[in-house]
Order: sequence, then C-alpha cells, then structure tokens
Amino acid sequence: MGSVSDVFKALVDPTRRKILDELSEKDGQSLFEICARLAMKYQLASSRQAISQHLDVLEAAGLVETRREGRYKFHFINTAPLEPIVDRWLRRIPKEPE
Amino acid sequence: MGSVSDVFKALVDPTRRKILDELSEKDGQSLFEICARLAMKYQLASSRQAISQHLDVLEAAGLVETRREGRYKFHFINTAPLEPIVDRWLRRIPKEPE
DNA sequence: TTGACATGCAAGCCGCCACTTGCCTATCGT
DNA sequence: ACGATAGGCAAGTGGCGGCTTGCATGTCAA
Repeated sequence: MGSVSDVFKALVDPTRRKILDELSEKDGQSLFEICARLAMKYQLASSRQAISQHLDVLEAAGLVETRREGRYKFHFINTAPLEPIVDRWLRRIPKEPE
Repeated sequence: MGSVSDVFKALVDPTRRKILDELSEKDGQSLFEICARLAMKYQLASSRQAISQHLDVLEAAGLVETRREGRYKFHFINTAPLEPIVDRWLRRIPKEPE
C-alpha cells in the first residue's frame, strides 16, 4: 500500500495539499473539523463527501493515517512517504524502480 | 513560470518521472535520444510527440531547461523547483500560500 | 539544391478524476 | 426510544490530461 504513484497522485490535487497543510498545523482532526477549517481559512467550500474522498486518496497513499473513536474518525498526517520522493533526484540515491 | 501546481502536475505522470530519471543519469539529451533510451530501458514505446509534450510540461514547471543548437534541442534537468516541495511538510517552513 | 533528419503545431479522441446526489449505517445525548 | 450527529457507499456527470494523427518548419549533409 502507498506506491510511489499513489503518493504523487495524492499530492497533485491542491485541495489535498491544503488538507495536509491543515493536518500539519493541527494533527488528529475529524472530517467535519477539516471541512470547517478549510472553509474558514481558504474560503474553500468543498462538500463533506468531496473532502472524505480526498482523505481516502491520502490514506491510500499512506500520507494520512486514521483512528476511529466512537462516531469520530481522527486523521493524522504521516510524512514518511514523502522522504524518498525528492531524494530520488536531489540526493543521488541508487535508483529505485517503481 | 513554474508554480507549485505546475511542479506537482509535472511529477504526477510516471513517464515524466522516468524522463527526469533519464536526464538525471545523462544530462543534456535531445528529444530523440530520450525517446530511444526510454524505449531501451523501460520497454516504453512512447511516440516522439508524446515525449515532446511531456518535455513541454516539465519545462513549464521549471524542472527542465532547454538549449537550442542547430537542429538539436538539448534538455537539462533543474531540481531547484523540487526543494520547497517536501520542505513544506517535512521541515516546518512558515507557510507558503500557493 | 535536394532530400533526410530533428523538431514544432494543432485538432480530435478517449479515459480518468473530482465532484455531486441520494440514500444508508452507526454512535451519542436526552 | 428518538432525533441529531458523524461518517460511508455508489452511481452519474463534466472537464481535463495524455495520446494520436497529420502537416508544417527549420537545419544539415552530399
């Protein structure tokens, strides 16, 4: 889970990048919290379902991990999949066929 | 030229990532050289026009720079636009609204 | 100059992605 | 139990991106 392609696909959408920004600022938010804060900060009136699908993509890429508690589902950022990305061309790592 | 969005859009395509790999290994190749080497290494039989359009996208993102010499056009990788990308979430840089 | 080589331009097709819409399940407070 | 809250599932739609196709331009060798 979380191939190189998945990570890039997750990062190509500007809304998903803002979600990562948001989780980077305040980790462990619920879906509704993220919706509210995105609407406040960026005048981004994305629907709940849209954000939910974005979170699914981020989770599939391994960039977001979740923990269920009762009726809440909290989302946590995981930057681990980002490490090999820039290493690929900046530092000269052997070659990592995807 | 070369906004944050442009860089991510350029990186989302696996063929464009392989082009960057190729230029990272041997900088300053022409279009036909790139086509030939991609076909050899990855059995990627992409057409010349397809690769040309990919190079346009990479150039628009600032990831590739070109120099014309006669009927040849040489392509050079430029990793500068990659630097702020992972810095955005890995190291904690102030906030860089795109 | 003539032909081959290296690249550029533009229109069209097709598949994927983000978003909506509608309904459903599950959990908490009272 | 009941309503409200938090979230999930799935089909349908519109737009954009990658690729093809066909032709045009420019450059070099003989």
